[in-house]
Amino acid sequence: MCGRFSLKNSRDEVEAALGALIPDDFPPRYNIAPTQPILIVMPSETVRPVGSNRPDRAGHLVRWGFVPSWVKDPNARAPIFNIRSETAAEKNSFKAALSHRRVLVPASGFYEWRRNGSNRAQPYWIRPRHGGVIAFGALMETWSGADGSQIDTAGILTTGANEALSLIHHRMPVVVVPEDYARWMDCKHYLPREVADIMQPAPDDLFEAIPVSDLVNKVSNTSPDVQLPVSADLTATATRPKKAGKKTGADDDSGNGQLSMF
DNA sequence: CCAGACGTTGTT
DNA sequence: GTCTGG
DNA sequence: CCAGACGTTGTT
DNA sequence: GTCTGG
Repeated sequence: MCGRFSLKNSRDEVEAALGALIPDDFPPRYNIAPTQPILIVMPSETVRPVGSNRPDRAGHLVRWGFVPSWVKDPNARAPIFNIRSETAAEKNSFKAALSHRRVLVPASGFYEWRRNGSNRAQPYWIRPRHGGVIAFGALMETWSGADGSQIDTAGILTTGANEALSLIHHRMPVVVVPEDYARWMDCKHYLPREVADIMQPAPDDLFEAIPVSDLVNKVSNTSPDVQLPVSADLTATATRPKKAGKKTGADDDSGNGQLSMF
C-alpha cells in the first residue's frame, strides 16, 4: 500500500535524481502521512528557452490524498492516498488523471506494517539497498471549489508486492525507474496503455526491509528515530497465529521464518 | 431518460 | 465529469 | 497508514 | 464500531 513514507535526501540530491527544479524550503521528512503536503515532480508548465540548461521538470507541493475533480466537499471524504494501478484506467475517478496528469513522488523509502494474526503490527522501514532517491508513480488532480479556490492533490499508485516484500504485505507502491521517468510523465505522447508496463512490482533485490520501533505509528513523531532498527524481526514474528481456525498449511508464511532476501 | 455512485486498505 | 443501474 | 475521538448543557 | 485528523 504505502500509507507512510520518508523523503530525507537533500534538495540537491532530489534535483539531480529527478532532473527537476525543487522548491527551496526542503527539510528532511521521516514520517509523511496522508493529508500532508508531499512533493510531486512533473514536466514544467513554462516553455524553456531554446538551448536552456535548466531542467524541464519542476517539483510542487500538493496534498496527499487524491480528490476527483467532481467532488463537492473534499473534506467530507476519506482521502484516496493509494490508487490501484490495475484498475485505474477503468475508474471514472482516475481516468483523466491517468491520461493527463501522471507524476512522480520522490522518496527515500516507505513504511509497511506487517500484521500477524492478532499480534500487533510490526512496522518496517523499506529503502533501496544502495540508498538514493526513488520515485513513486502517482496521479495528480486539481480540485476546484465553487468559490474559485483550488487544491492540488495526488495519490500514489499501488501494485502487487514483489516476492521479497510479500512477506510483509501484499501490496506495494509503483516504483518508476529513472529510464522510465520521461515516458511516464509525457502524457502528450504516451497513452495509459503505453505506460502500463511501468506499473509493475519493483525487482526483488531493490529494497531492504528494516524492522523499526512503533514510534513511526504516530504521525507526530517526525524525528529520524522513527527509522531506528529494532531487534524484533521477521524471524521472530513469522510464526503462525496459535489458534488458527483452519489448517491450510499451504499458503502461510510459517515455514522456518527465514528470510533469505533480508 | 434520471439517479446515484464515483476509493483503498485490511479483515471476516 | 462520466459511468452504471433502473 | 495509525491514532484518537466519539457530547451537550450552561456558565465563566 | 466508525469517523476524523495528521
